[in-house]
Amino acid sequence: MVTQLTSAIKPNEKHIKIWQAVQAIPLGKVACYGQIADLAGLPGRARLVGKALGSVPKIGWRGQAVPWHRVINSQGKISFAPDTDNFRQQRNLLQDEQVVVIGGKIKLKDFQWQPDLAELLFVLEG
DNA sequence: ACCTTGACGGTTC
DNA sequence: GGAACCGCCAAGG
Repeated sequence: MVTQLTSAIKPNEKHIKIWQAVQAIPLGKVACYGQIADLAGLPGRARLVGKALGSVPKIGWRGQAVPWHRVINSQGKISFAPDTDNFRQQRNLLQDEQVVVIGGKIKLKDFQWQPDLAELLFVLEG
């Protein structure tokens, strides 16, 4: 069975902003924690992004899934230990969307999401 | 209230 | 590249 990623903590506005920013990452692309923090208006709070993703409702948010697996660290690596179910699940979900993962690493140069102006405005409006 | 623990990141060497 | 260091701050014990 896949590891449960949801927890019981109550979502606050910060979590919601983070989830919404993550929802904007297009299929087949990835973003790093700090990038999402910035987009969510929380510069310097990359760790909070990890926390918030750990409490994503399985259902999603406002009827839309939250693609938590598209978020990796600034080194282009999956931030779970390689021998964990979480790691394998994230890797599999990424590979399902044609993202190349080698040894837990992804080439940011090829797969990092670079939002255009329209996407930026969309996220900022929430 | 204090201490530790993180799905982190920028700097520096 | 990579490793050590520090800043960050919400949760949980």
